[in-house]
Amino acid sequence: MPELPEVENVRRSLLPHLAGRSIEKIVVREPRLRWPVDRRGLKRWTQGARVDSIRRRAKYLLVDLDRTPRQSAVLMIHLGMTGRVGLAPVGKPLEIHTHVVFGLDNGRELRFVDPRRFGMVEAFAAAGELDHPRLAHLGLEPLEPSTTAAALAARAKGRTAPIKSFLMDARQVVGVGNIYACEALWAAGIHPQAAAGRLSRARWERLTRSVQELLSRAIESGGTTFRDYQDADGRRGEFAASLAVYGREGLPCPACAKPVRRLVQGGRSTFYCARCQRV
DNA sequence: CGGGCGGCCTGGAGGC
DNA sequence: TGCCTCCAGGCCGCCC
Repeated sequence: MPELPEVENVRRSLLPHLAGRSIEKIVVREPRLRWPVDRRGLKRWTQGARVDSIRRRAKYLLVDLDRTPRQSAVLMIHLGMTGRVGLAPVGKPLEIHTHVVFGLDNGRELRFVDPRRFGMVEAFAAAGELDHPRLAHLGLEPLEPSTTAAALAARAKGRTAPIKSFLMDARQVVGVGNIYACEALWAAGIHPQAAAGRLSRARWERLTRSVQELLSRAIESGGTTFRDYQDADGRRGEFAASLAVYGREGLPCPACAKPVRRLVQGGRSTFYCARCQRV
């Protein structure tokens, strides 16, 4: 569900609630998430720790925990498709599908809610981050200045897979999910089935710019909310109103008015304009 | 090895 | 009203 702009908005909204707070208590109500929650590990690395900062890598939230004088740690959270985090005073009734609760030192608690349980919650020693199996293989951050058209083209060299699959492949470039992959390709005028390894230099330039502008605008709009997504303050994103093709099968392309088409790639719906987007 | 697909889950929408 | 099918923003791991 949440792609880079949504996770970034969760990060920003969560930070003021957690910065400087200590985690006092951990309750795992449902350990059966995308990966089973390791209760002991979670408790070991987070209990008594103080939150220093929150980073985002791909679609993962990385909460930096200071455990001075002990080894510092990282609390990693992934929202999957339907995951949410929220803050509430201790004692406020728990929402259904609340799987993990972190009690803080200010009478409030951080709650992880995820109906479909595709998300994950895990903690580990900060020193182990680079080798973490979920993080080690991740590709380029699209909004990093070093992520240029040339860098992406180099990774796509020789690939016959469709460009849409390439954009959604986290080993190549992270944070781009189904919505923003469709939208970026539309903005760049590239057909989703075009072979990733056969795009011209000019098209890589346009696509890279489209991805970066799109993600930046989506972040500024608070992300895209269809149903579940909200930030840590319960705010929904407004970017759905700006989508050109995603979820708009049969509706007119905003650029040329030809009906938006849908196809299936890798089991996921792809929305595109057959006139504006060429192989 | 790259590429494609099934599966993990719940719940909402729509058809009958 | 209920029951059924399809679909959903992610990602891993299996298969060829």
